[in-house]
Amino acid sequence: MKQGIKWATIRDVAEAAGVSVSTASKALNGQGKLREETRERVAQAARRLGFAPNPLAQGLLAGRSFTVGLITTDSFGRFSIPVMLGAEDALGIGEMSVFMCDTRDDPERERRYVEMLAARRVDGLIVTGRRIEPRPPARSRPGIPVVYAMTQPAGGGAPAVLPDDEGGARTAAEHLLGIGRRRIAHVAGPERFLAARLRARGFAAALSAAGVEPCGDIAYGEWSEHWGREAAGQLLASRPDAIFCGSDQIARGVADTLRAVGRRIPDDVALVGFDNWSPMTLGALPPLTSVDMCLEDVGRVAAELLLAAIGGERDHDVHTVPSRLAVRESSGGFPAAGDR
Amino acid sequence: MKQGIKWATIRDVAEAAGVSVSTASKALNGQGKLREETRERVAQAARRLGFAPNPLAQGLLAGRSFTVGLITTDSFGRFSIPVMLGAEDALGIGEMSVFMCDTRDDPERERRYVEMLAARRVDGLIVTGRRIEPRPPARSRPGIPVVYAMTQPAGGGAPAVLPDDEGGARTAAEHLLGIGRRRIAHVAGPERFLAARLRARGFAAALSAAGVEPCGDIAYGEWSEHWGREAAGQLLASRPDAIFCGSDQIARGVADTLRAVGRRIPDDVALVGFDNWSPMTLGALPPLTSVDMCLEDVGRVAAELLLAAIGGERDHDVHTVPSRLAVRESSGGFPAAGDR
DNA sequence: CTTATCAAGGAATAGGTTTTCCTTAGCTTG
DNA sequence: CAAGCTAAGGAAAACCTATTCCTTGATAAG
Repeated sequence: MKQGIKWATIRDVAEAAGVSVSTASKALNGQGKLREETRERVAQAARRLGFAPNPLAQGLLAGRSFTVGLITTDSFGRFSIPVMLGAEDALGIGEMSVFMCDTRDDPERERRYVEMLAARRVDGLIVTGRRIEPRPPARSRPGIPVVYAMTQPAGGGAPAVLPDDEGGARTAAEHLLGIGRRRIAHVAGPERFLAARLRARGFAAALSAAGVEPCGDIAYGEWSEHWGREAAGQLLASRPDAIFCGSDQIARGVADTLRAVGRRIPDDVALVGFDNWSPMTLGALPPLTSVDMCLEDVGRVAAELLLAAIGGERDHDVHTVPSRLAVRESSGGFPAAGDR
Repeated sequence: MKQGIKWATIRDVAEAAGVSVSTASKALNGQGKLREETRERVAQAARRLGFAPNPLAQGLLAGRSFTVGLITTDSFGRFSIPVMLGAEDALGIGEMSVFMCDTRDDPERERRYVEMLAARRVDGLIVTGRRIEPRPPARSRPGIPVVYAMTQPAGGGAPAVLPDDEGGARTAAEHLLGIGRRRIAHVAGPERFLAARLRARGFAAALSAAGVEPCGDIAYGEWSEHWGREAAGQLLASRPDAIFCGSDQIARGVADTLRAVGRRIPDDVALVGFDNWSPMTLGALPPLTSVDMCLEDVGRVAAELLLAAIGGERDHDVHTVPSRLAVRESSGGFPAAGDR
């Protein structure tokens, strides 16, 4: 059962370099007082033998494992993935490794994963999900720092990093105002989602700040294309010259209906979506202006917070990562750089 | 720096149970000859102290870590994700943990990841990607088993698990034949992709087996909606009554054009896509019949193969996982179960 | 000349677990 | 009663590294 690969140990290196184990260790880690020539000799031996320190031994000694657990409730879906990539990025290749755990929204699975990760002595946990709503906190062993990304723990007690739904919506609305539209409608997602309400609030705030009345009531519904098609049909009577949608999928549905009744985008109606999900925005006709929540930044910030927490800093705040607007033809912009 | 959580060690358990460390170990692992009463006493002490064996120490001793590395070249995109989930599933929560590594298609990153994973003493590697094309083999330390999923190593030498592009396409074509269509066209992806060529081949084979001529030449292009719209325009002259598309995105483009010129789906033209990517298939108007490559199964099989390889079995074959057809309204089916 | 200082490197220990080998006492068998 | 066996459990080694403390010369200071 014991695997057959024979690794060079530091003992082998020491022997090859004609020094003691402790000297070899010091040479490789830049510690202690050694002659430069000795260091070099050890380094050469290490290189020659392909030596790499055994992280299990290092971890055993250090009392930590230089790993973090990344838990998603979301089956690594559209929202967790960018978060995850950003986090992985910030954690670096050599430094911290990432254990991947997908709870499939099952509390029992989550419990077992958290326990397993604790047993593996992870240095910290990142919990991410699909919804920014407060969720029951992950019950990890006390002492293991946890950071939430794209979600937040009910009752606080741990730092959380959220996208700026409200700010993103405000930016979108300001953009539409900026290109001269005054009859702007908002087709929103389901009202039970905090994200949908925040986006609606940002939208309303921007219009109100400009002294512009929204075109019609805010229409809450679903996140789907189907809802977009339906809502657009209802909206047509009020003759909007711009529609801000709560998601790219909604926006695609809206575009479908507009095209079907002969309204041109963006000339008659400018359109802005939310999520900047490229399969949706780039495939749309015309390509869709959309709010990008910069989820990779969310992940990156979460990872940085986690590293800080592992380093001993205390922080229980909710952090917000600014969104940005990717302007494309559906609101009169040129093709965004980087799109193909 | 040393983390502050104090874990119960087996020494603590032994002390609490009034036995030696070795006895405690044997009791917990069901080894050796011990009185049942002693075993129970140790187990109780362990439970009371919340003892969990330190995997670092276990791994150090066993020379393996009970972890596997999952490498994707694909930023965990649409194709790697399901593969990954299937693999994670097969590896189980308690048994094997998964290190997540995203190379972003950068060979240098891949090299560093593989090295890091080897240093961490992973028991095996799963390499996955976005394209089924043969790729340069991952240069891992000899002795660490590797399984490829959704891709294959040039020159073989390691097992690979691939979706059945050809079979899936055949099934799709047979379905269209089965609902009585005879003028069936195929809008394919880029010819440089092996997957596109295999799908075209499966399509042609099914028609030929039924003695039906394809409607027009196979149109290679891109995977995009844009290409679908364009190709459909060119195709209209030959008046197809069914179109099989190389991807769901292509199919949506095709549907756009068909709708624009007043052809009804599926009454005038039946439509089948490929990938069964729900945001595309379910949002489409009407919902899109599509070939599902069962990528979770690909991942699952890959993980099972890896476990077998870790257990010492040798296997260098290419395995194919059957696809299945999700029938929806675009080819006259009823809404598929499980769709919402 | 003696003592303190310093450079260079070695010995030992800790970290937690599993496994192999050893010890002890009680029992059986002849 | 002696010899051998068994049940039950203990001692120690092994896994590999980093660190703390110690040793050994040599040199500088007094």
